[in-house]
Amino acid sequence: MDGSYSSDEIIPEQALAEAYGVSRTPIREALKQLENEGLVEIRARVGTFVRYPTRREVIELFQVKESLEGLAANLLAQRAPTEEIEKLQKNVQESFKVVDEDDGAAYARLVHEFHWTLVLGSKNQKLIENYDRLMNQLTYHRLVLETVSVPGRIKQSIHEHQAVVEAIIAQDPMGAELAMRNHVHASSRFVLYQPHTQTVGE
Amino acid sequence: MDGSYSSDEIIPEQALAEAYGVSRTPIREALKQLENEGLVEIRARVGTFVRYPTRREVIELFQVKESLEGLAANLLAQRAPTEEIEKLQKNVQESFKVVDEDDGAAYARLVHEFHWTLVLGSKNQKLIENYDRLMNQLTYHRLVLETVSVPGRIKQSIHEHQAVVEAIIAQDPMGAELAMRNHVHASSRFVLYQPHTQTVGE
DNA sequence: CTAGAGTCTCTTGCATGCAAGAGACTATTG
DNA sequence: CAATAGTCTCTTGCATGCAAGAGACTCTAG
Repeated sequence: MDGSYSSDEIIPEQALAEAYGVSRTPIREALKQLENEGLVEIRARVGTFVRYPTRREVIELFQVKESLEGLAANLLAQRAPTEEIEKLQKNVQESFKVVDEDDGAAYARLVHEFHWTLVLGSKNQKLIENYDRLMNQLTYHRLVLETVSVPGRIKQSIHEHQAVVEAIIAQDPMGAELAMRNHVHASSRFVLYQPHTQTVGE
Repeated sequence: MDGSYSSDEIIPEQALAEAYGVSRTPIREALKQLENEGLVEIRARVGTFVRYPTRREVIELFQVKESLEGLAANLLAQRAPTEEIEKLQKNVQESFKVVDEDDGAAYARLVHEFHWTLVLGSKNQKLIENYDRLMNQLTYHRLVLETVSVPGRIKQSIHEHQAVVEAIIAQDPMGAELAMRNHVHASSRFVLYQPHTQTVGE
């Protein structure tokens, strides 16, 4: 995930085993798990490779993301008022501030916090697990950093966040869900509009 | 999944290895994967056990199921007309027939076919993978068989299926999604209303 | 120079052996 | 009879060795 390996070079079990001071067995178990999550591809008797999602997969993942985050917003609105919601409010205020200061890194961090606060606030562990796996597959942090550069998108994005928070505070589950889905959908359009090097087309 | 092991007896790696004619290593990899999917629990140096979802987890899983199947219905409606939709239509007609004939087993099979046809028809591989994992965790077939015995539920359920199909045919994604979510929500209430031995309370 | 066959190396897949720890069982003591 | 300490067995965790296969490389022939 930190980019140590590119998709055309193999990840040798032996090297990882030596690096972590263990044998190949636990390394193999870990890689098998990563394969199961779709992050690496193990080709039998050839090697293990980093696997980047295709453009098609990114589209699919965003569709599922939209659905899951919509559910999370819905559930959180049902639980209103809670402390997570206060955190979201502060997050939106802070976001407006750092954008005025043109602090891209701080904004990326706040976006990350917003989405995770919302999902964790759903208090649905199964939803959280599914979301976590999904985000790992999206290698999301990379995409976010690419998107923040689109002019005008950031301010719009924060307003969308704000709309979500307002619906949650109003204890309007369906409104919150639709606002969140609208937001994810909009952000996915910007991510997919950008041509990037990592997510190669099918 | 076939009930060979109950939750209080260990699943010995050695026995499985001998049964399948392989060594413990590939058995361990498989069990590790099942643990990752939440189907078994591996307690270090104690043993591996079948893991049934708690009532709380069943509730959470149904919430996610509702969301994912809603998305599937939405996506399928966007693709209308397709052959999957014809299959759903025939499924509903067939369902009415077997219920009149009081054929519970055939109905359970048709329910299974309906939901999977819908999800597969979404043509979203990531959604399909998430749904598959989810259904494995629910050990769904067992729950379905328990629910068909609730009087009056079956006929109602088929009418809900019909409403979903009609919205899909009308190329109304949001209507299809809401109809599907309504159906899953209703069925979850019946499943959760029933006290069962497997899903122990938390 | 090019094409092809053969070999050789490096990879993962699996078998096996040993160690460590959890839990049950037993024996002993009050 | 009950409680406790000790041992013993059975489990998984991990290290290691070997085999099989994929792919690269080289050498030979045209």
